[in-house]
Amino acid sequence: MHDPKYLRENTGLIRTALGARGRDVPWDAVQKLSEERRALTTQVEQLRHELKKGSDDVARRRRTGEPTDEAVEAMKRVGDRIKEIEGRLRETEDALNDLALRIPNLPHQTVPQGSDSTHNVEVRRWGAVPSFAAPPKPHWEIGEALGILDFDRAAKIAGARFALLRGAGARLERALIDYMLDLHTTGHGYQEVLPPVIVNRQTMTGTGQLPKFEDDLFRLRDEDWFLIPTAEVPVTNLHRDEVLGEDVLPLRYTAYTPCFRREAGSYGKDTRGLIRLHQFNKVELVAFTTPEQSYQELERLTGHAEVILQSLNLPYRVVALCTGDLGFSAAKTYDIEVWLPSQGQYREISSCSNFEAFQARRANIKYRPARKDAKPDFVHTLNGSGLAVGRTMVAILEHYQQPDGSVLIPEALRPYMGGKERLTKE
RNA sequence: GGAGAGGUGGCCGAGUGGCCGAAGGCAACGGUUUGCUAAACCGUCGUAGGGGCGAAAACCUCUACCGAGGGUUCAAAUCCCUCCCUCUCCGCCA
Repeated sequence: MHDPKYLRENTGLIRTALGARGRDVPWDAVQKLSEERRALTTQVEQLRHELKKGSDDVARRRRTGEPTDEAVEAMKRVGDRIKEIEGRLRETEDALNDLALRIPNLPHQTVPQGSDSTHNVEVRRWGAVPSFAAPPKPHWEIGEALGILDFDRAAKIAGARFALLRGAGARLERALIDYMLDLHTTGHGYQEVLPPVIVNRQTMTGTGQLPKFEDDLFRLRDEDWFLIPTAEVPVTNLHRDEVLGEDVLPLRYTAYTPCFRREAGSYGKDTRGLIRLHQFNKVELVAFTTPEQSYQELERLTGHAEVILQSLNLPYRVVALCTGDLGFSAAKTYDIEVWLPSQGQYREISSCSNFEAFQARRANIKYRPARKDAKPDFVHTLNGSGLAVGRTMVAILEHYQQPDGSVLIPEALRPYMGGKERLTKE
């Protein structure tokens, strides 16, 4: 959400800066409602002032024994008038609020211009793309042959886009979660949290999933509750309606959660395998910083996600999303893409974003600057996957596949696999 | 699920219709005192919106906010209703 005052006074500027990303926004209505709101607010406040004074006068008359009937009658009329204008004000505010919550964040100056993902800019590459003697198999073939992946039974239990892990596959998933959490807590200074994966509407609104993207979420039937699409949602909202001391910033959390996505509109994409599921596991990194620190923090946080891939020896590249590919709430995003041998291309395995004050304003998360005369200000929030666990499993299966059908376990994970060095048929 | 208690400023806590944005205390900040620390004393000490008023800050002023939303009343932290949350007891379940 944008600063309401800035939005009112600079509607045109925001509109221009958003370009194509703001084409759904009814800008004229935003402008009109903004101004209407201010006008009605002024009116109501003046009338309330009148009412206050009048009521004090009634009290004074009662004490001195003067007649009050006339003053009471007059204040009755003022009260009626206030109610009427308040009604209009509320309608205006509701309408404006609903629109304002659907305006995307402004891109940072360093975000490359572009209309879609083809204009994203590769920032760096790490690791060598491997070559295989025979064409590398896709992970689902490897996993099913080993007996560690079972999509048929997952479909029976739940439906399409679900997976069942078995034996060493289940263990590997758990090992990855443990490994990532350990690295981020012990190595990178994040505090681990294990949040609820069901959240309320206000929480979903705080991070920007609602009101615009309700169709992408699973919603519970009898309550106004939603399944989280990412740990970003509960973890960022940890500090909703709080004022943090500057001394606790930057605040860094890591969380493992399952994530749930309806994947509406992605029919036909990645229908096989673990790439795109309704339920998947992710280890998330979340940070709260001062406005001055947030871009430095974005680089750090992205680096923390990269370390996981490096330590697993999986080649990847980092891509800066262009203005047209940027998510709704983000001011700047780096995607980390891992090389998938069977597809012969880099695929997203992490997305690291700085939201600046966009989420903080929605969720009312502030900090009190150390400077004594400074007023509380909104923090900047950031988050990134560190990493998507299922997709890491995909990369491992494909990269470490052997001609005999077995899969080597990356050395870093072996302590988490009871010393096991290789996945073999179960 | 049943019965009861409660939600007030950063924290504790008073306040059952007007003089209450809210006593008092703690914490914090500035100062006096002090060899230093502590204590004592004085002062400051919420957030948001509108206006004065501009590029902005500061300042002044008005309005709102005592869990949320409605209602009663000339006037609501205070009375009524609904909802949310916390706590205690009972039941049930993991």
